[in-house]
Amino acid sequence: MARLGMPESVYPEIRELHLFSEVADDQFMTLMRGAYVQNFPPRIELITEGDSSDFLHIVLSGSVDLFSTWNGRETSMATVWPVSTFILAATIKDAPYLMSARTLEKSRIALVPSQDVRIAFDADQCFARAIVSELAQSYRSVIKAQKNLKLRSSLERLANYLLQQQKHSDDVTEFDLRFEKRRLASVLGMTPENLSRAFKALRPYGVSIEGNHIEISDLEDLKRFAKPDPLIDDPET
Amino acid sequence: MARLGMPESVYPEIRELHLFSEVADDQFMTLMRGAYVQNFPPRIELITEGDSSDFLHIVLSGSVDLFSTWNGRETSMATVWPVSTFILAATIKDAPYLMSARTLEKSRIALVPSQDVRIAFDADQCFARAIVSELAQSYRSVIKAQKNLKLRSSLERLANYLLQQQKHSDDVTEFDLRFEKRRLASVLGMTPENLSRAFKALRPYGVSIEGNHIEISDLEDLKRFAKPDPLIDDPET
DNA sequence: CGCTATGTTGATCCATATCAATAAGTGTGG
DNA sequence: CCACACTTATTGATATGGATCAACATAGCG
Repeated sequence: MARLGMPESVYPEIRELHLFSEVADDQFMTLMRGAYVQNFPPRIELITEGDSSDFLHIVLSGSVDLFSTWNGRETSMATVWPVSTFILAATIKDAPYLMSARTLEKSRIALVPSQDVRIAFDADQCFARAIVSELAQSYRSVIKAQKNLKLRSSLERLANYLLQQQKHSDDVTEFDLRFEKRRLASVLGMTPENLSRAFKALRPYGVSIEGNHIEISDLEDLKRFAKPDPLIDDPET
Repeated sequence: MARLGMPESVYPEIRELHLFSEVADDQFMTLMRGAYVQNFPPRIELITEGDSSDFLHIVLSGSVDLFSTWNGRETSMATVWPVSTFILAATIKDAPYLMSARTLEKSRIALVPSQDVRIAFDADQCFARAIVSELAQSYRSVIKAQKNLKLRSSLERLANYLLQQQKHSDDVTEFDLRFEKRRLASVLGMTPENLSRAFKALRPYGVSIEGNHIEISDLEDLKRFAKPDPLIDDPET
């Protein structure tokens, strides 16, 4: 968990994020100079819900699980892949985190002091615009997630999840699950046991699974069952 | 459904919204001149999910139900009370609405062309800052709603809803439900039948209901069951 | 006053959670 | 490199939260 200043080598990848791509050079440098990079082993809790938001986090490599707890229960809310930021809203509002975060694997995380972000936001119109765009995007993502939860059964959620993953893969018919089933179950709002059975229940629609390798023999058949909807499933819209 | 230009009499109430309070005078006047006000009867569908976002909506009086549908099912996502805006994220991103909206009662709605909002956003830093704050707030609200859905049973959601409502009322022990049970059920993610039974199930914790009038005899007892959490239930945090 | 939508209650069904046992990985230290 | 421990995945049995269906009561409204 070595703590380093921000090496210049990571500037370009951060610069490529929509959030920073249009920021004025001097603002960007100021932000980067105040920031630093840390390497974390797997399963390290980076932040805890309720804590005050001291840093905007940027995942440079690895992956991060955002989760929440209540009354002894826990649920996965989202997964953050490189290169993207998380807990922007808390940073902006200077409010406590609503979610906890832990590394899923060995990960490199950039930490930008929240105060610097708020200062840059006031100073740079382009940055402000980028933040608005990012927040609006995030908001819409959560609304879609909520529609998914309230309007669909767990089997329907799984079917649509598989269709969505398939879209991102090169191959039309097969791909690998991006994370362990235990977490997938939590993300989809079900128990691991129920997920296991849900995979079997999708067999009549041409879904077969072995380990974390998925094969979809008849995409149209699965679609007829899943009824994917861009207003729930498409990340872009 | 009379269609009028924006009467100057409503400027002050709109001006008081966080979203507009800091906007420069000339920007504000430009926004208002392009806007207009409509009076709607109850149960009129104002916007439909999937449509393009031509106007930012502001509820001046009455109330509006935001809901979504999929595969013949429908669910209430949120309720908008005066004076506040809705579908800001779609307006900003110039993306299709993710939710539909209908009036619950006779309502006055101000409509500000989305393009004007986007122009004002670019021209006025204060407005941009206000939009960011509003979006961050909205984002956090939906995250809380999602935690509520994924971490709690329907009975627990109802109990916490009642505690939240009680906070807003003057009286410690009794208050009226703010909308019909049918919708409350949908908001809480359950059926009307289940809600009916849930109210009864809360009787052992001192909750009694008659019509839409609620009495809570022992707040502490109910709290012990509901386990309210500021990171789920408080609108402010 | 009667119509229509809402709310309640009961009976039943279904989806999903829980509990338990086993199997299969996965990583660790000897 | 293997044995052990520990976590994850699967499967079966069962329990339960919540939905559905149906009947009836009730309340608002034209």
